[in-house]
Amino acid sequence: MNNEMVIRITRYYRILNRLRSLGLEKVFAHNLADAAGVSAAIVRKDFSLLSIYGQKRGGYEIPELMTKLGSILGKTDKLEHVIIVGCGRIGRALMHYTGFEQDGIKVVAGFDSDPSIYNDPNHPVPVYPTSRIEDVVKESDTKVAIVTVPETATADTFQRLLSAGIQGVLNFSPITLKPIKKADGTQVIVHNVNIALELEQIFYELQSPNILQQ
Amino acid sequence: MNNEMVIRITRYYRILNRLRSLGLEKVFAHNLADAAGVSAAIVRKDFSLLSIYGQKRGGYEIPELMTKLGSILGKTDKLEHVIIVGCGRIGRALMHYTGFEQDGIKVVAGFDSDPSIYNDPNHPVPVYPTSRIEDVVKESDTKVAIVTVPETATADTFQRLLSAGIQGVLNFSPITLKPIKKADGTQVIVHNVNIALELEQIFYELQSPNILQQ
DNA sequence: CCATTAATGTGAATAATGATACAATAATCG
DNA sequence: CGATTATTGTATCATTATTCACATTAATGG
Repeated sequence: MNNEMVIRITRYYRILNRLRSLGLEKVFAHNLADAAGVSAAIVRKDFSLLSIYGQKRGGYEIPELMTKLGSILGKTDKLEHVIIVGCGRIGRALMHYTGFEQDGIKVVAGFDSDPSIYNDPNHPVPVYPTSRIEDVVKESDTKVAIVTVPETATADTFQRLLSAGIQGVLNFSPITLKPIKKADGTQVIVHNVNIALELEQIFYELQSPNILQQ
Repeated sequence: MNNEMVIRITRYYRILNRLRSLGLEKVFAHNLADAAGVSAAIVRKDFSLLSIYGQKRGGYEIPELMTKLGSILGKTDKLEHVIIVGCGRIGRALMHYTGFEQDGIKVVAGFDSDPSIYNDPNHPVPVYPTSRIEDVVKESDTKVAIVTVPETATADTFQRLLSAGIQGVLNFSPITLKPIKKADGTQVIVHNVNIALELEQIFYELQSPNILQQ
């Protein structure tokens, strides 16, 4: 299963979750396609490749589909743990974000190098000095970190996270981090989210003549 | 020039900007490749397709390269305007973000439906009630909006932005917005950034056996 | 000034992706 | 119960993106 497909499957899963909570029991490929912003053919193809079959002319049963997709995505009942490194405005906004829970994600702690931030008791999750990353990560069994530190601190932060045993990073800094193969042969997963870059792309697409969007 | 390539070119441009500010004058394809997280072959291919040529064994001259890439990306001296719709924690964090300016982006206003937010004078940019989107957009000549409203308000907000004449949207809500062809034939550009989805993907990749990342 | 090295530039091969078309099947309706 | 319609499932095709391989050029060093 390739990367694009993981994104689509995750999207399908979230959409199904919402449809189910509206009381729906069945769904057609083209419904999912519309909601996920892809073609119906690709939805059917995805399911076909995953050996998921619906009923001819009857679509797919939502609960069954969710079970299968969930098992492919490795969904469990327990919440996945993440830490947030860098408790500036963006980091703190994410700490307060209540939407993670419905997607099975829990922010277990924040970290910052500034004492006025980690000594401030008014955070929705515990905030520690960055020196404590390693022990909190181990204690809380956390594998994934969100990085919201300033650009200049990004490289150091990444190194620190690697030595603390973090295996996945969602990086919001404008420095592009790269997946690194660790000494033990495992690869660290890195996703970079660059907001200014997204905006620049949008401006480019607006200004450019050929629109081949989605 | 396709989508992926726009992303890469924009990345190259930002990296060059940083290298230049460190005093560098030349750059090799593999340097750019490393910093952008791609292969050197693709950097050379990109430049080749854009008719950008370096010196054999000498690499590329940074100022010249930036001029060319800048003109391809439509970079100008004046700042590109964006508005932020939804001034919750994430919206406000973006309003305070100082990194946009160095990428030629300026947040001209925020909007919220909650009077206690738009009546609060302590924002780094003016914040108005959502009813004023249309006139502020027109007055300030803004084409792009960042959407940071709650999930339930997303669809309405999108409609309102379209009627206000917005042409590009960066959507942070978990509802996937789709590019819509408007009555006048132009297409609205939409980019969706879904933080929970990114995390879910990371968890999937960690759990899945085959690592084919980047 | 020749041999070696380090880079660029690009055609061809390969791989990945998505679209198309249509057969297969089930439901519906007269 | 036959005709029609709606939908799935997939084989094939077309396109795009990426890597590979290597010719080309320039610099370096003995």
